[in-house]
Amino acid sequence: MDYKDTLNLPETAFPMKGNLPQREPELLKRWEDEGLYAKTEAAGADRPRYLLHDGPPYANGHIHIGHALNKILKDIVLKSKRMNGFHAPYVPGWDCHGLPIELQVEKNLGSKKHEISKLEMRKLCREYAQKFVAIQRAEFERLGVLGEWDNPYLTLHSSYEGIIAEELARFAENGGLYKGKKPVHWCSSCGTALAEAEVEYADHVSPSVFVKFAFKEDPGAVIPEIAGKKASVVIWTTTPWTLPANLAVALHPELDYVAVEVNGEILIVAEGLKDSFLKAIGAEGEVKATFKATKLERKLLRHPFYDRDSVILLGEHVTLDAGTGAVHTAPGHGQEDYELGLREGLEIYNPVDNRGRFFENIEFFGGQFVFDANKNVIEKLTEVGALLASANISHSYPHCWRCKKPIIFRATEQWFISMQKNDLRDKALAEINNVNWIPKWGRERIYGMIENRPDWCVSRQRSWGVPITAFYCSSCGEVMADAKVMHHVADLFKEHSSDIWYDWEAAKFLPAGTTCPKCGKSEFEKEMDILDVWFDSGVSFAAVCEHRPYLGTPADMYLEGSDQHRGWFHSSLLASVGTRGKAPYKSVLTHGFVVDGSGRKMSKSVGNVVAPEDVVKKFGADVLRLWVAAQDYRDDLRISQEILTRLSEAYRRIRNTCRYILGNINDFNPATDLVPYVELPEIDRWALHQLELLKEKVLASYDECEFHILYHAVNGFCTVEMSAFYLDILKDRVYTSKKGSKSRRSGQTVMYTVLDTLVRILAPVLSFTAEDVWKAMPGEREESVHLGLFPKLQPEVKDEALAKRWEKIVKVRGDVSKALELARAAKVIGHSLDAAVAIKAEGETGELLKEMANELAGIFIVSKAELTGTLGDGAYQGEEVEVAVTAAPGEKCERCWCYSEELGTASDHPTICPKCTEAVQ
RNA sequence: GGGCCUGUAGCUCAGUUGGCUAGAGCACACGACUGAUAAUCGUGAGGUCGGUGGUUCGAGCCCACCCAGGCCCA
Repeated sequence: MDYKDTLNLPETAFPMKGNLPQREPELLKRWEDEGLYAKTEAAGADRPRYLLHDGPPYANGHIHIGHALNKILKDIVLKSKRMNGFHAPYVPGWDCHGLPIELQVEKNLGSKKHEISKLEMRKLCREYAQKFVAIQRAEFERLGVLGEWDNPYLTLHSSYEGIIAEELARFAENGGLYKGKKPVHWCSSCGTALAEAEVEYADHVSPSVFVKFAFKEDPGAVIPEIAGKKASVVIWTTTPWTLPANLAVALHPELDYVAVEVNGEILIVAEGLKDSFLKAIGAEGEVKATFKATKLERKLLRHPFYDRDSVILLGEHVTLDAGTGAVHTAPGHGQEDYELGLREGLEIYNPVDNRGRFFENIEFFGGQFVFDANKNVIEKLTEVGALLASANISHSYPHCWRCKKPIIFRATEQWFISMQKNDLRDKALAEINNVNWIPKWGRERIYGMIENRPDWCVSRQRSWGVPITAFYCSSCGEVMADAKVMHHVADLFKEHSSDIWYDWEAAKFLPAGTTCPKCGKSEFEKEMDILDVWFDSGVSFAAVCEHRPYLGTPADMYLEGSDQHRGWFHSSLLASVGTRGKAPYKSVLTHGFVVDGSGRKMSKSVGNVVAPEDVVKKFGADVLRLWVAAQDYRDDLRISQEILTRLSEAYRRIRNTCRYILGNINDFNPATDLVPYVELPEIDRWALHQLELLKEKVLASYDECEFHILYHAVNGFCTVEMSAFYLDILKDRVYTSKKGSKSRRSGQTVMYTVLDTLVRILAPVLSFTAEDVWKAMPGEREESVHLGLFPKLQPEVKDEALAKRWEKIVKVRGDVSKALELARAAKVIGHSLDAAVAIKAEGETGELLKEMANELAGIFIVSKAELTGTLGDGAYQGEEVEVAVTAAPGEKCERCWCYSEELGTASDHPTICPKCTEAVQ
């Protein structure tokens, strides 16, 4: 007789292989058909809200692995909050304006770009952005991210654009918005400002000059060694044409400077550059004094050819890389010069027009093109005796990407949001301290940035964005940024989109009878600058959280990559504090960047880019999600074939544990078959104790957003506690006992409980697989695991005394395993059931084993286990006990495969043991 | 060059306020089973805790410097 059919072997339709790349899209389709997200929203109606506000990715190109990481992390947070009893809506968004899209559209247009109007250009940009919104939306959804995908927020929506303009109006209203000057990359040939992305660097030959700036008054008071002598500070520059705009000379506050006597006059340069300087001017000199630059702070020099002063200032940006350690400073022509100028209150002076020519009123050089003026400046320097040396040098220099001509740095009129006005900086810093930064160092990072940043330049000279809704008087040029008018324009944008700015006449935006406050005329022109896109996304708290009635501010969490300390976290903070006086978020979680297997950043040229699409195709989204959960996201996250292979193996282990349990509980009905806790055997209670520990750990790690802890905990639980111990031991009981017997139902009760817990705690991570397991489980339950809740903690199920006893038993089992392995190597046994073990144990361990004597064979999965006082030679000395292994006596029961000396107690079943006989009768 | 951060077995991670021979899972090797079977079980090997100095009775943990890497600036 074949007794196999009398056993309760596992049976399930749940496949061993996930086949995720095919299975997942089926689930997605079902979720969509059933309206799963809407159901989670409905389920949350009466629950407290947890709002994670989505930072908008840029609507350009396909998603990359960093996007996938970010969205999956958000999804894990949101799903865990929902299962924790919160209403957690998720409105995804996209950042749709800005230069990269505009440039791409221009590129696609080719030569036609000059033929189309701004309005047409904007239409193309709009279409371009919407195309990629659709693409990215599909790619995000494929990852299993649940949200309001059919109603996302887009910064190009009319309502959103209107709110952008409205928020700008608020800044105009409170005085935070002002117009000022700032140097930008400027192409004189194209007559336009260039963004960083439009600048190319190439070699260029420039004249380099060493120029003397004589002291206005004898510096002998602070450097007595040179009292009474003619003295100068020497600067070096490769842009002589910027000398007419010179207002200062910068020295490094911590460097040593020397006064060198050359041909009877004193020249001051940095000590570290003295030798190279003397060589460059072909002279010899004698050091008369050495001193710190601080001695000269605020001393006045004379401009070499204009009748004005140039002040000595201290700046950390001064280096010893080249030159003299004294830096010619023209705040209108350089970034560092500008910042120093701002700090020190210098004028942001720019004497150059749109075409790169000096204004007519500039003495000596009026009307000259700056690059042509170089030689005239040098001539002038020679004439006044200020030139020490000049030479041509070739160096890397910025060029216009369009016309390929060298560009200049030139201060132009720009719109700013003041960090000073309304105490924006101080308030923002104070608000930073009210936010929970995860990890903690996020606070230091953003604090340092806000503390030091200059005013926020919000204007851009481009087409694809929301206009700065200001006007200029056509007669006198007076700028008019009137809050009332701006609010009115914002309302018009909400209705008609900001395109109308490019369509309508200025008068149509202005109340009848508007006159210039300065000259009284009534003709106006529109400002044609647009807003920085960081302003667009920065006001999302208003355009999304405040705007949608089911959301609100402040958000509970913003969750983005660590680069957003300077990006979205930053702009959102300033926009919200500047108009609402408070931070838009309660907590900010940042994650690192995805790097390759050896910790290098991904780049196309290196060829180490991992695309989410490829991972999903090869392994499935759940494996990618498991990767997100397994990595400690506070650091950079590594990804490689090996890592993914490891992960998919871990996935298989978790999946198989679920499948095995499903197979064993296919005849189990929790409504009728659950065995009460107090009636469970000890090992079953041990399993529930372990499960309780797992729950504690996992629920805590969800609360702390430390998902990698959870991954390791679940993985370890499936492997160590379940597969290798409890489930292995349980096999005999569930396979060989009578189907409806209490001992079998006990085991099933535990397995069912374990699986019910596992599937819930895994659902936020393995969203697809958990759903499949959920559907395959017996019992009444919600239609989707994503509508279920986390299991409640049940501290009453914990039994520390029991756990302690079993900790010892596990150790003893380890000794037995080792002994069995030796016997196996010696060919005494094959399967552990071939063995009989004799154990000698002392003290407490001995007492414990004695109490459990009847269960030991089952626990060790051997046919016979006995306790003994003496063991012969060759016994294995373990850490806890001594073990002797022999071939089990008797014969192998055909049914349970245990060896028994009592085979065939029933005449109709001659080949099976008494226990099995009872089970089959 | 500056700000913030990271560096523990091949991989992913633990390692409480400094205190046993630095742990786990996976991978690997060997073995067993063939009633979880493209599974499962057992055993084993594998680490100068990035490096160098220092503080200490004692350092993976604290300090300094260096190296490698990441993000953001310049």
